[in-house]
Amino acid sequence: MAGHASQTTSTPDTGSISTQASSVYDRLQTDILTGKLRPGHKLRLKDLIKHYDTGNSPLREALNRLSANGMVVREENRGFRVPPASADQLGEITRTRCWLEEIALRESIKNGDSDWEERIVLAFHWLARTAHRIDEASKSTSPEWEQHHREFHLALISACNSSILIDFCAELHQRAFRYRNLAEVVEYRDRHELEEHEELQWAVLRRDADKAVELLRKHHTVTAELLVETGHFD
Amino acid sequence: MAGHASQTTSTPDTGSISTQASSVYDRLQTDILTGKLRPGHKLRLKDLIKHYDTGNSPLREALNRLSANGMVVREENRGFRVPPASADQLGEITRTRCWLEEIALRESIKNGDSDWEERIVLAFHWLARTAHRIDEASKSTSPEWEQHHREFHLALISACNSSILIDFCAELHQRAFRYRNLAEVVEYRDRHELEEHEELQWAVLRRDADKAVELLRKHHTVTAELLVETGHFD
DNA sequence: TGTACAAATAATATCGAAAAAAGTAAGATA
DNA sequence: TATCTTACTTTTTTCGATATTATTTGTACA
Repeated sequence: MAGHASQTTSTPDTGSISTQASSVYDRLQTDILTGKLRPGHKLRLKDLIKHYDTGNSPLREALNRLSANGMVVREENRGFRVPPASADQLGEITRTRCWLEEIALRESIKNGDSDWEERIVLAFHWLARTAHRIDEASKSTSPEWEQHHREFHLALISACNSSILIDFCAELHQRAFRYRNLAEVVEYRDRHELEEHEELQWAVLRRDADKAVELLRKHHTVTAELLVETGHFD
Repeated sequence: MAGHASQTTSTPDTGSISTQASSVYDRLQTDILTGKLRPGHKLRLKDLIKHYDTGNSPLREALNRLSANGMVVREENRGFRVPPASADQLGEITRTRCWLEEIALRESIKNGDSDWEERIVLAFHWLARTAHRIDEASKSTSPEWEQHHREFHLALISACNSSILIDFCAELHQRAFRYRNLAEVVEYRDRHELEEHEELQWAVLRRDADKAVELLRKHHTVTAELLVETGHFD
């Protein structure tokens, strides 16, 4: 009698999707990161309300959260839009990412205990498993692969002793992820991503910080260059 | 009815008084950073609406923005509260700050042009000017001094070629600022902050990266240690 | 033809109240 | 006395509507 809202919570025991605002937040974020919502696109409240089937307030709260993270751009009295994209911006993201992850990785290699090593081994295991199941072409667009990829990179730096730094790196990873999707690169040429990650894993477990950092930098910069060459943003 | 000059804005050309949400955002942020709102304090919407004399929606938007930055803690269906504070957390902030500002400073010293140098000289000038006008005791609590202090530190790293990294540093500066206020340290003992900044300025302009980084690290860690010794958070 | 101004239109920001959820306290049962 | 249930209160979240602000369109005038 009380529950006329059926679509939201099918599993009511543990608050899976508790508030509407968070639900819209997640969906909006996904659509922006995957490139479904194109850079520069004007986010009209009316349209979004219809498309995400929600109310004014939750939508607005979601947009405000996203704007604080730079995931959408907010202009006072002028609404919201999807942030623009450019090769320059990708360059800045990549550069910053290399700096921050170098620190986080070196610190992790210095401080990491056996739990940390286990996390890395496991994360790589899942990455490899997923990569083998999925054909090369759709690898980059598979949400499953992307999640394992993300978790592998986070595992590497998870012993750096600064959750703040980890958060920053995660944010940069997200932004880079968006560019990967925007570029819509179909063929990954003769690049063997899994092997790159494997090499990286070994260097880290060997505690060879210099080698690991070198591999990580190359991993990021090569990806960025490939995207700039092949794809066109904005 | 068409008269655009109404009650709110006396200068209607550029939206000076932007939106109510932004106004509340600023005031809330100030009250949290200055310690007027204590760590762990429950932020009840009703009370805030009365205290800040605003409506439901703008307040809620402000809180959502703040929560995305970690400036307030959000728990689903359970409202908002001021983030807790601890010596550990301050340690993490300080550690991370040293890492990030080292990079940003080294890059700035490497790339900085004459404009960058000018920005530093000017920023220090204002810092010194303000410091001399204000008595030592109230220095740390003066909003004016704090602004110049902030701008000086940002000027140092402003040529690092990554606005993202600058934003991260600014966020860390804010968080550290909160701890300075929470500790309520009255006497700054025999510490001469202005001289520390001056030394730092010279090292940077001399392009002595190693020395500059050393001074910066010391600046941050000494401050943090002083706060942990003297003040008690939570 | 171009510019300034004013009304019309569209979009955003805000308000007040209803709905949903969480928290609290009293009463029943063992 | 301890624990569980149930009704009640507080608080958060959401909706529908209104007020405010920006943008576009149309019209008079130079």
